[in-house]
Amino acid sequence: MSAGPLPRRFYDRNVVTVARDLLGQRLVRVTPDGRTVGRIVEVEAYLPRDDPANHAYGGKTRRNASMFGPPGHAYVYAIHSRWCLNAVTEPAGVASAVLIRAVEPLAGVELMRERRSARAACHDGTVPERSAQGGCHGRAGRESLRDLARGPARLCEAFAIDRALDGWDLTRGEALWIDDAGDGAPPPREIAVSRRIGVTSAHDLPLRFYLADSPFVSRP
DNA sequence: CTACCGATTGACT
DNA sequence: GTCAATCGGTAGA
Repeated sequence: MSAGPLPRRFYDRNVVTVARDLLGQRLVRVTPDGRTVGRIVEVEAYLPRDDPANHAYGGKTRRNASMFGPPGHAYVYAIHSRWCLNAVTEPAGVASAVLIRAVEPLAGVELMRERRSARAACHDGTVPERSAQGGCHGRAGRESLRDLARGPARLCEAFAIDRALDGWDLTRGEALWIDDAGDGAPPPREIAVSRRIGVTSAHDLPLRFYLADSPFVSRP
């Protein structure tokens, strides 16, 4: 059951609080191709101050501008030719965000599979046979349910999220938003905490949160 | 314009 | 655990 898009006031709170509360909520994406839904099982918090791993640490730039805007908007950035989705938190001007790292596919699974396998077509339209050694990791067979959205960039591929959605208002309930799962939020004892993955600074901070017994997290 | 870096992923030891 | 592919963002000449 869904109680509708999470409201602005949900995001307008401490980033760590929002991160924990996002676990169990439903990420929804609607395009002309159809609708995909996933249960959020893994997130990371990026603090507005004293956090060198935060893209906004060095100040506002063109890339991180969304993080300096009002809460409840998307911050989508590129890394290694892939996209990652954040939800902006705390009041406008306070640059903090929650990285959505993994979701459990709930609806639109075949659409997710199509989008994931489409990477075989490569960015320039090269046919899969020719791109096999060209750096485009084509996926020929059916990808397992567990792998479809396990990881921030995999998730964005399965949900057709890219730069066009940077700055998108997640509270409107159109195209891309996060539904309040109502009773879907797990009790705190099911939430595990760890260091953030992949960051090269501030790697000791316990800012990664995930559902301890979910097989859909990027790693335990 | 060039040079460098990385909140990733997939393959491999 | 290690390693590199690959390209947008960023800083600097």
